[in-house]
Amino acid sequence: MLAAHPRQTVHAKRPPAGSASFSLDERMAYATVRRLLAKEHVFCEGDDRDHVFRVEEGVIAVYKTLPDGRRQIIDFAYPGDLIGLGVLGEHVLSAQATVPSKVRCLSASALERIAETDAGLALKLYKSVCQELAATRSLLVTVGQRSAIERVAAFLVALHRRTATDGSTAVKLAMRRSDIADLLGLTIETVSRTLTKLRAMSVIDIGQGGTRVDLCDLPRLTELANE
Amino acid sequence: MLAAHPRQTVHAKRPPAGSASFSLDERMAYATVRRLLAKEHVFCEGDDRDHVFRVEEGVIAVYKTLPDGRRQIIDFAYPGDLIGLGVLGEHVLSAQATVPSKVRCLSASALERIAETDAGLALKLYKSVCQELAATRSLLVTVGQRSAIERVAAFLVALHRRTATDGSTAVKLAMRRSDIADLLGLTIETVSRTLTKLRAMSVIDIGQGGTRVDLCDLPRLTELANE
DNA sequence: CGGCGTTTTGAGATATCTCAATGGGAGTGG
DNA sequence: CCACTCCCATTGAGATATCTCAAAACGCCG
Repeated sequence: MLAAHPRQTVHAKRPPAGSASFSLDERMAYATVRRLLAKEHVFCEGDDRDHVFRVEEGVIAVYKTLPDGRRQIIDFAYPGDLIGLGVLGEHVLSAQATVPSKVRCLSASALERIAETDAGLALKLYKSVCQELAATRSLLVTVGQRSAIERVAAFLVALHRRTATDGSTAVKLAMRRSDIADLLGLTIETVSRTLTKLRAMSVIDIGQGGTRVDLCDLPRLTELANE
Repeated sequence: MLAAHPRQTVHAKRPPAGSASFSLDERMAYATVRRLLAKEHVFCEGDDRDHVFRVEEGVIAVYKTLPDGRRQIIDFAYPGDLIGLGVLGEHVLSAQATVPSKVRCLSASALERIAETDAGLALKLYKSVCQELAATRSLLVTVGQRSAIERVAAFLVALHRRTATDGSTAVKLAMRRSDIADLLGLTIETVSRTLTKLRAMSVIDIGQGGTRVDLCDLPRLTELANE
């Protein structure tokens, strides 16, 4: 399960010496950026956890695989999201770009070292993990309790909340059906059938080769999601 | 969904003035203890989040309900676990004792105030939330990808890891079948059937009116759980 | 234009759910 | 001390949502 990591990195300006007093955001400006092709891994289960990443462009699927190959996507990380936080030792999850993406690499050890003395940064990391926890819980409820149509509706609504630009009702599905299936605990076929069912109900409209979805009837879709 | 909270509290020694410099553990010693009957709530969705609780005795089920009553248990909290962390504003989850229990009540605002200046405490809270995140992810994988028998096996193995005293292979199910069902995204009947199936396979043995399970063949059970 | 990866659609198989009845244990009151 | 009740767990039989396997359609890139 260990993938090669061709590191097409781009080095930005080096941070000045004594940078330990810089804030997280300030440090970001000096971090290394890494470009990823679709399906390329940011890290794999078992890798040493030496970096934390911030998504700059694209979408990163964070997932866990069972020994027999089944896979559960834990989260899709969008620009601005941090991944690789909240783990000690080696990675227990893998992270893979679903479309060409860019991530900013931050040294985990440096981050930790600073957090030990900088309560502000520690609190920032804390809140970031809390947000992640809330999102994971929400997904757990979806996967554990909802029907296929409710799961897909909930996914679309959540995606809209996270990525909607101003008042647009459209969302871009920047991942394959198999990724959505592995997030929702369904099969590809069920996801596909459910999307066409929603279209038949005139709740959504599908365009651009299935990658763009217009949530025509967002209120009804939200209702279908059961909250 | 707002339950009455008969607060049968026991006040311990008051903390000395200027307690802001005390550690989390030291503060615990001065906190209020609350006794709970089986099914009594620690807090409900929508309640103000003014306390964080540490379980002292018993088991607390942390859960979320959908509008139509379906319920997903997020976690069973055992003695030593903190609940109510990582939330801002009001509670989005409910917490209920599955058996008679005791919790220690800690002021959330005091904790936050201290964490702002005390990096050590902030880091402690951070690690606690990280642990919770890891547990929730693991449950998500179970619920999203595993079959009924795998889910029940995984639940028993996890319970054993968490509560096993020395080399004992027995675990106590300190909750009803409906609680296990709502944790695993199954029905009561499926949980029951699966347990009897595991017994028929001689992987477990059930005693004491179904509340005590002996994991006779722990290796095989672990294998059945798929990791 | 051909080939490849992906999505959609179909039809049959099945794991789990639903509904319903039975059984067991703990507590209560006669 | 027994009978009664209540709650929970178990078991059964039939219903169904989702999965599996298979084929066809689509879109993209060389």
